[in-house]
This record gives sequence, C-alpha cells and structure tokens, in this order.
Amino acid sequence: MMTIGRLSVTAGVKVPTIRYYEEIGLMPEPERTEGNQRRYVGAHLERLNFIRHARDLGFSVEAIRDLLSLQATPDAPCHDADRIAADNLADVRAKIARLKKLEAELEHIVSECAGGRAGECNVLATLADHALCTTDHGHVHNSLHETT
Amino acid sequence: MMTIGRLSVTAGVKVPTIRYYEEIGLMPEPERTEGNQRRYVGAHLERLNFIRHARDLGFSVEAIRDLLSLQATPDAPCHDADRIAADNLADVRAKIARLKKLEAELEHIVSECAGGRAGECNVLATLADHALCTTDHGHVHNSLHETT
DNA sequence: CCAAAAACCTCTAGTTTGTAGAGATTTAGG
DNA sequence: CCTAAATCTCTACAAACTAGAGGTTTTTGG
Repeated sequence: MMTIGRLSVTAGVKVPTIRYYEEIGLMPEPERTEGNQRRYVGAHLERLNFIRHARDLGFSVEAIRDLLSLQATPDAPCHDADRIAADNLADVRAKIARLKKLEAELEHIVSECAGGRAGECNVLATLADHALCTTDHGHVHNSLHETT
Repeated sequence: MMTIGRLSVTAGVKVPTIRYYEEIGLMPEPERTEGNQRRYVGAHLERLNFIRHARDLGFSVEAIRDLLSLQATPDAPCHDADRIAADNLADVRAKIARLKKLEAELEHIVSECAGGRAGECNVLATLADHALCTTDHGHVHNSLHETT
C-alpha cells in the first residue's frame, strides 16, 4: 500500500498527473483510506510505468488506452490484439523514420556549429533553407505529437 | 504580395496557425489591404518556412524565438543554437532506441500472435519493464518540447 | 457591372496533456 | 496529542493549435 506521493516518486509521474490519469480513465480508481486518501498497490505502479513509457515514446492517450486494453483481456482473441498492435506498429515505424531524419539534421547542425558565430552557424541556414531540408515536409510534427 | 491563403498553401501551415503565430509574435504583422486583409511578401514565406521546419524538428516555439533572435543578430555567439540542437539530439536518440525495441515487440505480435492469445504478447512487458528504459527518467518529452 | 461565392476578418471556445495553486482535511512522527 | 507534511477537491492556467460563428472583402463569371 503506497500513497500517491510515493507512487509519484517511484514512477516519476507527478501527483496531479496521476490524478489526471485517473480522471480520464487511464488509471483505475484505487482504494481509499477512511479519510479518503488514495492507496496504491504494485499493479498500479506497473500500469503507471507502462503509461509513462508509452507517453515518452510519443503515444497519444488514445493509443495507450488501446494498448492497455490488450493487457486487460489477456484471453481475448488474438485477432483484436493483432489489429491494435498492427495499427501501432505503423505509427512506430513512421516515428522511427522521422526521428532518424531529425537525428541526421541535428547531427549536422551540431557538428557544423563548433565555436563559430551565428552568422557562420549552419543551424539557421539549415532551418531556413528549404533545399537543405531532408524531410518530406508532410505533416511531421502533427504525427510526432499525435494530437490530430 | 500574397494572401494568407496562398501563404498557407505554399508554406504548408494552416491559416489559423499563421494568425496564431502572428498573435504570439513569431510572425510579424504584415501589411493590410484597404479592406483589412493581410498581404504577405517573400520574406514572410521564408520566415514561415523556417518556423515550420523548426517545429517539424521538434523545437518549441520558445526555442524558435531564440533561433530567430540569433538570426537577427548574426554576430552573437553561436553556441546557444548549438546547445538547443544538441539538447534535442539526445532526446531524439533515446526515443529512437526505445521505439526500435517497441517495434520489435509489435512485429513479434503481428507475425507470431496469430492463433495465440494477447496474454502471451510481450508489448506490455516491454513498456512496463523499467529495465528496458534506456533514458534517464528525467523529463524526456518535456525537453523535446522544451516547455518546462 | 453586379450578384454570388470564395476567401478573409475577429472573436470565442474547444482540444490535448498536463501543471499550479487555494483552501480544507487527513495522516504520521515525536 | 499536536503539529507539520501530505493529501483531498476544485478551479484555472500552460502550449500549440483548431474549429466555428457571424460578418466583411475580394474575386469571378455571366
């Protein structure tokens, strides 16, 4: 049995965020003490770790809800799990592809920009010059943040 | 002289977003027609491309503001821009590493899970297992967005 | 040349994913 | 038992847009 504060520290998720996750249904309502305070058990910590990792990876709350539904029904026909996994796999691959391009651009920026002045620095040129842009100029940041 | 609609299409940024950028000071106030409509010139398009590209790369609006101010004073030391890029690079690499692990798990599910049950899949373990987390458990996605 | 439609205007409100604070209550330590 | 820390609920705010209402301007085509 741990308090919300302890869960917060252990999982690396802020207290109000935990309550927020409960509010939107990502975290279940835990037991309460006589005095109405939340008390969590190990399963809560696991689930919260799951959520946090998935968020770090850029999954939207909705995507996480899907993933969690896999966990909730371990005997469900694999067909459903397969669909959910496949949907997310496409996202993951798209993310990786974009992040690799991003990595290349950032590497370029960092290596070219050693000790010079801003006028000589390639960051600005790289960012301003459309021709230097190696990405597809689709809707990269939308899918990165996955808020659409 | 182009309308906001034309600028929008050319730069790939939605019309309300352009107005929003003006409101928060990322884009300058353009000239207006007699009838109060915005009219943009080439420099606006360049700046908007800069902004969009930087957003695509995961720079926060604040970071972009910094970059734009560096652009305005090309004799300033360049290491600020470099630092911003380097900060993002670390995050991007961490994300790539973890996404690759997740990709492998999702691939496993999609290819192997047919006929099995969700409970046998490893996605959940992958996401929940602290040991697989290669980042410092700081605030990875925060620093990407650099909002804190 | 004038009507209709397309594009534009401002303003407000909603979205997602949280954060921060106020004021009241509960719990834990000494 | 008493006090300080932690918790509770509730509201409001953050970033970075997005959408719609209701009204004006510009363009287009007959």
